Amino acid sequence: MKLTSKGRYAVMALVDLARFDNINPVSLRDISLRQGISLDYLEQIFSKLKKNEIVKSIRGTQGGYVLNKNPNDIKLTNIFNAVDEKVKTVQCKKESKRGCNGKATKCITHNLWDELEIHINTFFENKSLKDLINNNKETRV
Amino acid sequence: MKLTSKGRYAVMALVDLARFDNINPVSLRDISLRQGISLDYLEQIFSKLKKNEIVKSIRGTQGGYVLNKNPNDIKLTNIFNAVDEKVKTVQCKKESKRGCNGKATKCITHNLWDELEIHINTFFENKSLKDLINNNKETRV
DNA sequence: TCTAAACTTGACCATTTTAGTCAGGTATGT
DNA sequence: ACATACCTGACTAAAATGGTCAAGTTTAGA
Repeated sequence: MKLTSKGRYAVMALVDLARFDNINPVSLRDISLRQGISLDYLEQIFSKLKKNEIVKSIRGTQGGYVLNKNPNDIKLTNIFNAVDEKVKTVQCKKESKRGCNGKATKCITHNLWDELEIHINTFFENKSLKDLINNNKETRV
Repeated sequence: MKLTSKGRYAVMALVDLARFDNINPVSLRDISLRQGISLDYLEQIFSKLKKNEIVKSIRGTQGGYVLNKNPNDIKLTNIFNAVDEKVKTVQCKKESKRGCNGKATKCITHNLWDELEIHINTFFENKSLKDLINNNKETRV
């Protein structure tokens, strides 16, 4: 299971983007400065977000990125999937030598990981970018 | 956030242990054979489980490990904590240069990770070793 | 038209984590 | 005494992480 800085950065950047989106495209440079994330790293992340149609890019001067969907339709699942943060806990099935199938006992914990995965994914599927923006406005005072 | 094989192995081994526990101590060798986990690696894991008073050890011939608590009182949280699988997602606060405090925006996603952490921990706190054993018996046919 | 801002791509890399192995022990039941 | 099983710590190969670096292409605006 992976849930690391890359996913966190992606979310931070997208929330930032959503804030300033309405008027002009937002440049990665601005996001980099505001969020304290390396520009080069942001480029890698946004390249993936673009491939997954979460953002659109506008090239040239005054260019930048724009959300490609309504913030309400961008779920955390989409974001994490885009940047390869897989919420996959079960390492059974894949190889017949290890885990589930290799031994007679038949992976005791298989059901557990399935359940956990569903649990976490549900959380992510129910949280959209819009929720985060609202949440943040409330607590900013 | 970490949730890897070590934690999975720990759970597998403990469920295995709980099954045969009633009669004699269970040797790591047996668990190793049944679950297909390296003996040396199991020893590392059980060393931690012992420090955290989840299992007891009995040395010498016919020795092995025994659960130190009722399976109902061993929660997954306890197991994961014991083997250093920390379900910690927030990397803010720690350094003033990065994340939360470094930038003016004040880490936009802070609340999210807090919430997620609670969500996952709740899942783990409500699942005991006993649940797993029962669950497994049911599905074994 | 020239240029600078901004996206685009891909290679590279240091560090850390993971998932172990190896080599010695020490304790104890038979 | 000796085999079994726990105990301890050092070591390590491979992968993941969190980036950096270099060399572009595109396009708005002066």
